[in-house]
Amino acid sequence: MRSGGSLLVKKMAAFVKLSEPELAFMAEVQSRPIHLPRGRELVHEGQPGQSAYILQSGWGCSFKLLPDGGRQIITFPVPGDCLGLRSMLLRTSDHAFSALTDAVVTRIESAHMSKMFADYPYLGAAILWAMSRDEAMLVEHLVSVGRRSAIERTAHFFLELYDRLSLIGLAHKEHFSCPLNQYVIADALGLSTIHVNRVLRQLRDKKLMTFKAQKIIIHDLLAMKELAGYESPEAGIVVARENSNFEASLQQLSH
Amino acid sequence: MRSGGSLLVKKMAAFVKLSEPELAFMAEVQSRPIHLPRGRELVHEGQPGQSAYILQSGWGCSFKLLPDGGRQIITFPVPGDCLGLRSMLLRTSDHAFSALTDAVVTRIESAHMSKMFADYPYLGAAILWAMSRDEAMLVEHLVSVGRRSAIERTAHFFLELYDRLSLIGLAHKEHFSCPLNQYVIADALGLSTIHVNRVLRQLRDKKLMTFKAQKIIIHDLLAMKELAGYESPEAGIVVARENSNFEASLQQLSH
DNA sequence: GAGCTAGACTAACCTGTGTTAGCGAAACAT
DNA sequence: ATGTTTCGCTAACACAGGTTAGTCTAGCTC
Repeated sequence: MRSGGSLLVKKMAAFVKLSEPELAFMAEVQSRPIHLPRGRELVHEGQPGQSAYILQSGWGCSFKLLPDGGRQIITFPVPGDCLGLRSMLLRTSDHAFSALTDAVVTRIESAHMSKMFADYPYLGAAILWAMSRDEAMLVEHLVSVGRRSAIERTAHFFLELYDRLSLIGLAHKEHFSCPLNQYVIADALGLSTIHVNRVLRQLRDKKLMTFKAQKIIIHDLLAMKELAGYESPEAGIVVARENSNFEASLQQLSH
Repeated sequence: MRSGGSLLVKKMAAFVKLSEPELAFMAEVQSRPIHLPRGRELVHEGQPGQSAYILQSGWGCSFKLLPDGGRQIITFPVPGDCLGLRSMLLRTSDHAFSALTDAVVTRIESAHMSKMFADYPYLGAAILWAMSRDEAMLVEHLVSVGRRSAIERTAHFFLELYDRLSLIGLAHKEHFSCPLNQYVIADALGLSTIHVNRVLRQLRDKKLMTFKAQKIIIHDLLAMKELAGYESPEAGIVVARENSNFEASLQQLSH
């Protein structure tokens, strides 16, 4: 396994490269690895007094349950993603988190978190940036569910997943492994399982992508993006430590 | 009009009371009031180099447009809400903001924002808390659109609005004014205008609520909550400066 | 006061997606 | 090896919500 937090750091590197003391602090505040078997719920909805976690390996899902037994999956965290930042701030989890495969997480206590914001503002900004990025994904998810047809939504979902996995080196040449079944995809996209199946067949028939035996193959990336109205998140983001007021001032502060 | 940021501060007060220097800083970093006529777009999708804003009066909506001309409204900011925190962090706006009524905002430059996180960590935490609260609402919105029927979704939407307006003293006794039309409600809920109209009639027929002449009257709050599966956000949130590690340590740091 | 526009409202029809009810294959347990 | 479970897959039917095509009223403009 990779060393503690390296995937998160890799992700943050798209925002800015972290310094040695910052990296050391990140390594220091993380707990021993916590192993979660497939299906284990790490956090329950309504549970108070939350910490934040970093997902080191495996896949999970965060979701909310409805009184009628329905479930809406909010996001599928993959290695290098932060879990429960929001719950930590609100001091109560507004959603549940469950491991979809065997998984490993490290915990960060909220006390460490506040120290981080005070002593390593640059690192704090990187965390804020990660939060904002997650929120932007959440917004895209809302747009999908609210305004895109089932097939557009599904295509969009897999394109996003592809980009996220590429970022951490878990996708290669329009090809990645994906431990989701059609039930959880349905709960994420606001569709029925049956309709997810129909849509996946349509995507196969159109020679756009194939999902078989836990493997995704995207046959026609361009046509998929066209169909989904998908834009890569990187497109709009300017990465430059020097160019931004926010970072520039944080950099001054950290000396 | 109320003094700069007082509504935001009022909202934050649900999280914790701010000290004098913190309040002074908040007042100091805000720009002169910026007046926006109804319909004006303050921020465009994809626009780089964003600041954050505080909405002082009036209503707005933040939304994303789709290639096919569709629109998904993300949220309707009301007085005291922060705008564009995420866009500031990402340095590009992933959504547009438009004034639905004549409105007034104040701007906060990103440089001030970073100073705030460094010098007034407690204030920074309050902003983080506000961000988290908004994100939790976004999640509820996703649940609505993904898993609730049109009538449940609509009921949920107005209950949430009722709670948000109550918090800033803009709702009285199950009664509030609401400058939205059925078109924008449809774009927020992922429905067609026609169906919003049908659903509003159903809610009226069931004697649950009435929306007429820019006024909402909730006739049966309990039945509405029952129908929508609505829980007030305050329910889960424990407000205590002393009880939390996060705040306790931040408090130490600010001396 | 005649036109114009925005917005609420309705009816009739259509369709995308949900529901019910299965089958079959692979993986796992005993 | 024989149930049992899980998961992918399909067909037939039902319905929630979308689409098209209006009407009506209250303001606004000139």
